[in-house]
Amino acid sequence: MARASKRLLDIYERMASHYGPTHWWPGDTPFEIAIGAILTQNTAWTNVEKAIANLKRGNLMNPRAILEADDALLHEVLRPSGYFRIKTLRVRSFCRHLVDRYGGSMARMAKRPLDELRPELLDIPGIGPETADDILLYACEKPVFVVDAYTRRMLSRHGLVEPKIGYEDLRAFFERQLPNEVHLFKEYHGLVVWTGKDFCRRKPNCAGCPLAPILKRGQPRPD
DNA sequence: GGCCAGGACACCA
DNA sequence: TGGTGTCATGGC
Repeated sequence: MARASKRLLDIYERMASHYGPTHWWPGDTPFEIAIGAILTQNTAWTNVEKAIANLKRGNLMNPRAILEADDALLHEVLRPSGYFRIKTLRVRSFCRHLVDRYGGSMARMAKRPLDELRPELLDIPGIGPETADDILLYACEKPVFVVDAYTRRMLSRHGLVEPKIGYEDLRAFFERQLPNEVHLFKEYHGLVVWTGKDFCRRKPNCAGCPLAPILKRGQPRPD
């Protein structure tokens, strides 16, 4: 087995034995997962939860209801998640596509092959690489590895990749080195998020981090 | 009271 | 192609 592949699986095992199953992503339905993926762009999940609760309370957690709601209502509902004007546009553009192309059905969308669906999602305004891959992996069960800020930080700290590696290169790195399994990709990303939140955010050291024992000697902790 | 969060996009050199 | 500004709320 290649060295990088072994290292990635070692990192996974350490996080998994520390936390157990994460059952990531939080969300009751594929549609809710997709909306959460858009709302969490550059935003703390605690703020996203409030907006999602607002959507449910207002019976707006379905694509047609969102398309029919007026801007003022969506602004109020999405306000807690920040960037509420731009997120109103982005949530709508996703719903517009879902309704026009798949009759509003996430299940129907998920039947499309990955190599056709990914470029299609990336073509929707407001859906970038990470958001598209969140939707593909967690809402559509496609074997895509999700890269985020925590992933880049973690791997560059461990000396596995350059800190400025691009999104697609880092995604390809994971997908090349790991077995192509949806369950593994889901859990790996969930564990990265949990580890990142617990140990990599606003903390001067990594005390208690399940990955601390394998940090390269002399590797700077904060970036 | 300041800093920052699981990004995406427009604009500019 | 790479760097920078913008979008906004809420927790720490």
